[in-house]
Amino acid sequence: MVSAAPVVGGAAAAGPRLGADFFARDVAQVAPGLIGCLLLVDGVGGVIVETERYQEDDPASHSYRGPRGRAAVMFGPPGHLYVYRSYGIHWCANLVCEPEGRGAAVLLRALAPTHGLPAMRARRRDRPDRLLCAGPGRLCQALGVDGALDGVSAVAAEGRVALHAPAGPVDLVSGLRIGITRAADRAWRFGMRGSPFLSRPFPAAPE
DNA sequence: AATATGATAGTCT
DNA sequence: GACTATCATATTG
Repeated sequence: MVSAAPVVGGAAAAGPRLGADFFARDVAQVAPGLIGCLLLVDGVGGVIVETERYQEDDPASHSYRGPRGRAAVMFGPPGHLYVYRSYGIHWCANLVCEPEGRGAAVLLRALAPTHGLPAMRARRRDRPDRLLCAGPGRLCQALGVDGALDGVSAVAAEGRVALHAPAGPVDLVSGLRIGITRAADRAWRFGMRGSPFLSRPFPAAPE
């Protein structure tokens, strides 16, 4: 028995679950396409408001040097998580894209928190709600994402992780990626226009 | 508001 | 030995 879609933060809640076919496409489509989707880990999460695109011919991508070491997961099945440690301290979560054998993924950079706020506040030590998931490291801390989820499917019928399509249209913006030095001129960062939960605002003027 | 710095570990040169 | 898809805190203007 399915009741009417609940309303969260003024926005209608999620559409159907995303499947492997969603992620098997060109990462150029998936990275902006994830904006507005609902991400849940163990029932805790929110609406994706910021992503970045990484691919095999991209010097800034971990997959640039081939399917070796931790980057091997990026060449695995689409719709799985690639979780790695950043700067020795933080976890960062990606969703693997394109057919198996290709090394592409989307970095999850920020969420608008909607589900399980108390759990997120506890993990984030009572920081302001605006900063619960505003950044790749913060997002993983709030959702309890760590190395145990590396290589795990986000599209399997049963599992800890699920994604749902947006309920309505999404107002997209794009800009330069953040925190990298190589291939820094590619406008492969995507966001939901005007969201207060971005890790950093998108410049008003085109770059 | 902008800039500096330390924490800390895996991967690369 | 250097660098990194980061964050929190401290310092300066």
